[in-house]
Amino acid sequence: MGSERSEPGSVRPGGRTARVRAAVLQAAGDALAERGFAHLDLADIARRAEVGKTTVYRRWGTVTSLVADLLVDMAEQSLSRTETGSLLGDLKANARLVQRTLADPRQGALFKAMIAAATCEAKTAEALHHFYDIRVEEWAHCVQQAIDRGEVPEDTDTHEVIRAVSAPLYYRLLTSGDPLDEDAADRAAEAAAAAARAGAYLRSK
Amino acid sequence: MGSERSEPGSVRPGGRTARVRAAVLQAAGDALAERGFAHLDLADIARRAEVGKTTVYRRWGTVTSLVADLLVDMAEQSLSRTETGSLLGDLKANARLVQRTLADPRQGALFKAMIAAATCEAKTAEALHHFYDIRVEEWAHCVQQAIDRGEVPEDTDTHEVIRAVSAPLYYRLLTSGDPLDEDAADRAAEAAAAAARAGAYLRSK
DNA sequence: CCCATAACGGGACCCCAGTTTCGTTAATCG
DNA sequence: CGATTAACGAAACTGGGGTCCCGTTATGGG
Repeated sequence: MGSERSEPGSVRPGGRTARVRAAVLQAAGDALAERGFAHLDLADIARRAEVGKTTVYRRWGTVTSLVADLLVDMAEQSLSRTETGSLLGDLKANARLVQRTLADPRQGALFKAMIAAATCEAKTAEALHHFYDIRVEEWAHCVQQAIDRGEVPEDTDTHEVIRAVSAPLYYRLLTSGDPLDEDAADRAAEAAAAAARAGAYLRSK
Repeated sequence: MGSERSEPGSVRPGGRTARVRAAVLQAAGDALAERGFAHLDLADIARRAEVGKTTVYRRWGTVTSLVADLLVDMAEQSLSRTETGSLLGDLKANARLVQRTLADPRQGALFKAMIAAATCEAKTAEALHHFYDIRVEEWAHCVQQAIDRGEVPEDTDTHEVIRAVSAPLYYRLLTSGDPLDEDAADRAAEAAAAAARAGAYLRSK
């Protein structure tokens, strides 16, 4: 009495428990990608993962919190970052990476579904924000290098430049039916670079 | 036999039927805004609209197709467009309009929910795309005027410039917890204007 | 003004997502 | 290696979201 009930998997996270988590997250990603966020039930995920339905309900409970866990998992696996020596080159590399990810049928659907899930619950939204914070943070360095090289003004908000590259690609993914091609990626990078050089992303208003 | 079953409301769209549609769409907007897209059932909407549950299921059937209809309804009501005489001024006006809409608790939640719904079904996605096509088309004129004034290069893709203004605002709404303030709107407008002047949105690749 | 019928609405029904129960398996510690 | 118990999983159960049936209302045409 009075003792806090800890989350399942926190006391014995090894062996079987870890295997179950991996299988369920894998199945959740598959289901999310091919069926979409709306018509998705945990029973189906349990079936795919060859795991007891009870287990899924006990450990995650709702679709949104399962997606939140999936996001935590994805945030942990970092992607490599290329360096080309110029701001435009680096931003293009970033834009191409984002574009390829979103254009891929499975990954694209997965990201759409995760964004949808994040609009439905605060916890999931937080996980999504954290995911993007990490990605943005990683790439912000290349903007800092551009500042050091004198390519862009001194107190440019480095994070904001990186976000400016992704924004049009996500906007197109969500609000238009047009395909996400390499031209779109290059245009996003060029626009962000041009705006950054012109001082549109200065920290001081 | 062989006769097509027509959608309810298409043969007798007047009087009661129109009243029911209006009440249901109103209720759907309210429910979407305050409860979110995920935990939303048509029975609850019927209750709010003081309409028979059967009616809602017969005419719309699923949450996503109800959202699609809501989008058609919203696309019909056009918003006024200001003209300031300069590209930056017009883009700022547009950015502020989008920012105020998304920052408003009810409207913001509604837009999030509609985007989420659009990721779940093709029909709804189409309705959403159409909605934005109309909005973008309306504001594209002010970019054309900027071209005529010689502010931006000749074959600038006018629609793309307008989308570039909205993109960062939507991106922030969905992927970050930061508030959508006027600074964000101004920055979006300035970035788009700077990139447009620099020729980042030329039609010819 | 009146008729044919499109569309609405109440209520019974049913299926399955989500819960509860309890027995089984295997992770961790000594 | 053996005891303890966290975590899993099969099966029975339940409640509410979604469907069906059929009577009622009121629209639009003649």
